[in-house]
Amino acid sequence: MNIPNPTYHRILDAAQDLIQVRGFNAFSYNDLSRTVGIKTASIHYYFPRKDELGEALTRRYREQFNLVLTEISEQYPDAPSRIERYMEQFLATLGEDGKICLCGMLAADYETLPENVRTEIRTFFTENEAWLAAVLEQGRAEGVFVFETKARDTARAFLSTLQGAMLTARIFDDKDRLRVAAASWRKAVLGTANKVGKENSSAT
Amino acid sequence: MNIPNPTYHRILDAAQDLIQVRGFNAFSYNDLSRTVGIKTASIHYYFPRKDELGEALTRRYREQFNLVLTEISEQYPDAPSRIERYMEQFLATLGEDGKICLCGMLAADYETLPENVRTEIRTFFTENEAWLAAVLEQGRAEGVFVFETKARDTARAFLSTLQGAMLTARIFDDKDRLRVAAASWRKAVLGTANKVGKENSSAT
DNA sequence: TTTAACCTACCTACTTGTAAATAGATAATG
DNA sequence: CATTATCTATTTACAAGTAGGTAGGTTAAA
Repeated sequence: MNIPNPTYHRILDAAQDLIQVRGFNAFSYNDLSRTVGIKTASIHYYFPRKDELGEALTRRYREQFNLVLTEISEQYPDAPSRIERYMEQFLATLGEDGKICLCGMLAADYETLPENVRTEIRTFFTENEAWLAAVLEQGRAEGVFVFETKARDTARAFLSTLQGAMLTARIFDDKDRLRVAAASWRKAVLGTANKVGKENSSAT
Repeated sequence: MNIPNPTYHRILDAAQDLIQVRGFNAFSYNDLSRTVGIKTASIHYYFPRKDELGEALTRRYREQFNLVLTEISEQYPDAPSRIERYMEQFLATLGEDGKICLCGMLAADYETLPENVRTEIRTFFTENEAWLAAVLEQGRAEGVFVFETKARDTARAFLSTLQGAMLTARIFDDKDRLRVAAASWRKAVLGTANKVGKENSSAT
């Protein structure tokens, strides 16, 4: 199997969709079989065991997410825009029906997952927190953000807010809950210097 | 079956433990059977279908949580202490090995759940948000909290932060992540008027 | 003619759920 | 008081479906 094999990625795509909606323990090779259009045995050909699928998927997600982070850093020089775009990335996920962040979902399933998948999930959070902390620190240096705690801790709190808000936004079928949580956070945690900009509230 | 039947509640207790750790789709009547010490058929005697178990459990959790909220309101008159105690309630849950908030977990499983359970979960969040909003508003009126957004939105954002922080605190096996996320809010959202007190940071 | 990609057929274990039987306690009746 | 009936909690036995996974075969292209 050469790695850019289309089927390989179609399986991962299908698995990602299912997990982001239903979680790791509520989808089966049978589900994949139907959406991808090949038999379950063929899926085992690519991913012999379910946890190998989980590992490959989480790694791909993490790597793709890092690409997005790099892209944001390249396209948006100022810290507030970077935070704004970061939030919108999650908002876009929420836009796809009933989906939340893959790693947010897997964080909930964490105790049932094999160690190789767990490691990937932790890495996802660590990397995201590091990127966010850097942006927050940048904003503080530029005088545009004001917060007292360590940038690392503020970054963690912000990511937690987004992950939690995705959950509640979904159960209330109200994307504004994510937007508003992020806005609430900016106004408060990122303090006085509120130059975040045009307040795109296409509210409910 | 008279309702305060001990077995009835032992089943709910076991189910709650399992769900808070593993989620709704990763536990079975067989698991319950082993921990409660009766056969699966006997569990069906109390809860004919799994979603009836889910509904009864979520309702009980919600009602017990409301009792705690009332108790906090009775024992702590000032808003900052109430917020503090509220946070500590989640911290206590996290203290029980690998557990997160039942309704936080079920929010992740939401798309796979029957409507009767979904309704209970939404009610849990609505009730908690209302209680928090009232406390925040109280604090603002007393001049001890400072925040710009609507109390309702701030309450939602805060609860999202706690739920999200429980997830990350668990995967990193670091309860301080929850403490610190909450502290981040206090310092900022609860703004300038930072009289919350002794800063219990038994940090990592 | 080897090999990548896929299939059929199958296995074992586990899932939720039902039906019928049973043991023990409680109550009713002669 | 002895017996009969009733009720509650539980069991055994089983059904029907699904889970993850394996063995071995087919096909088409390099």
